[in-house]
Amino acid sequence: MRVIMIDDHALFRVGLQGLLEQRNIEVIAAIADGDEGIRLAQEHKPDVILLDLRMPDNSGLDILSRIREHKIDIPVTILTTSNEEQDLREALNRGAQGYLLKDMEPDELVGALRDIVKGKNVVAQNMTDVLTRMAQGKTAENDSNSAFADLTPRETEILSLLAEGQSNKVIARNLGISDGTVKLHVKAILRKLNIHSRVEAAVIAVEKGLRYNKSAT
Amino acid sequence: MRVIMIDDHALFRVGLQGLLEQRNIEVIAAIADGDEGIRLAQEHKPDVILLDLRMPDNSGLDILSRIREHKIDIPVTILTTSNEEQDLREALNRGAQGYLLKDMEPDELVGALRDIVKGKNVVAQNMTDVLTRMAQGKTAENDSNSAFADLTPRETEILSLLAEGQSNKVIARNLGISDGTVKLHVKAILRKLNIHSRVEAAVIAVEKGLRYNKSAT
DNA sequence: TGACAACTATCCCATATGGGATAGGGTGGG
DNA sequence: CCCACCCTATCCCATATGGGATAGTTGTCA
Repeated sequence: MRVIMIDDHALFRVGLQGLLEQRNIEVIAAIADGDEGIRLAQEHKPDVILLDLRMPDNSGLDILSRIREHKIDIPVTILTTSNEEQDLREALNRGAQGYLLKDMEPDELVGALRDIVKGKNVVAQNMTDVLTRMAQGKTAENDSNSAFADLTPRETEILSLLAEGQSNKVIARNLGISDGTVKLHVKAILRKLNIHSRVEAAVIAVEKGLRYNKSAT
Repeated sequence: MRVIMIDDHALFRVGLQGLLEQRNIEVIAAIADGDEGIRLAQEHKPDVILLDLRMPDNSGLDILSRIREHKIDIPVTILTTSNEEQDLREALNRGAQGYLLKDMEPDELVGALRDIVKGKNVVAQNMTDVLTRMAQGKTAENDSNSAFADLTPRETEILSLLAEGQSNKVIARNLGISDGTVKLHVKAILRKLNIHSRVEAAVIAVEKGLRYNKSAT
């Protein structure tokens, strides 16, 4: 494996370089200048680029953006001390494959680098808390019940069946009531959620994590 | 630290229990029955609940949902062998604080549990690849979404609009085509997904993380 | 060039859905 | 006791949806 390291701390560069080379990783360059790093990356095509975030003139994030602008198809991993959510978010948005912390164990770091070279995304264990919240923010608000607060128990039950794709008639059969009654409940649901179709109701139910309680007895 | 373990593999339960107890973690219960586990959790208020995903009668996900329905405010961590993206996604959506893999080192596991008890979310290092993609909101285009594999680009586009709750007529207007054509596409979608209503299509789209690419092909 | 897939559009028809209105029975609180 | 709320049920009606069929145009690939 061949890497380029961009970091403004000379001491850190030397230390890490030795550490990587002990583990049979070739360090093509270990420098502080981001633009020079980009040039070297284009020239030497390393397997991965290690990038510090906090640097005096150029932020690591800017360098990351420029790497991507140059359409350099080499994985980049951030290697920093920052455990700020915003940094992680920005790094991933700008196309980093890895976000590693400088207090990792050397062998962990090397393992992470190997995974990244294999095409995986790797984020430091200490950041999974933040990452998890990010993932939940993008996919589903799990706090749920607020949106359904006004729904009666029966309406909630019918909404969950509706969200399985069941028609009014099927819901009626499952609950042992007339389909006309189900229709009425559905209309109440639409009114309370301020929407106009069962599809929207189903999507909201799924996104909010409403789950079918098949306590049908 | 006091934990309850719900797992259908007796051998695994015993092994893990011994392992945890060696490390000063009290295992209040180590059982296969999810409902009994919920009851014990209500009674003994452990610091964390360990939950297997793949179990014969009750899926671990169902148990997780029921724990949340009971408003039991105890962190739950999934402890499984599954590295499936869908499992991780569902677990987080249903409110799991942790997603750990059974091949973790014991000390890693214990460390993760301590973090979870402290209120952090922890996801196994091996899953950060998937988690990263989730955080970036990808999930759909990247892994070529098996379920949508046979949909044409136009059909995929229409499905994403459908999943926003739009009617055929609105979709038609948005795409600048006739509503009859939209109907035809929707029918093709239903046929290919082997379902019979647009509600099911919308739910599948949302659950699979299909996001509207308004990049217009 | 010819085959093929995709996108477009149209027709018919049965059923489902959404909106509106009304009303009896049950339950719980003031 | 009466009121409010929930669950049940029914009626009407306009529109949307799902299923089936046919067909012209375009672009691509063999």
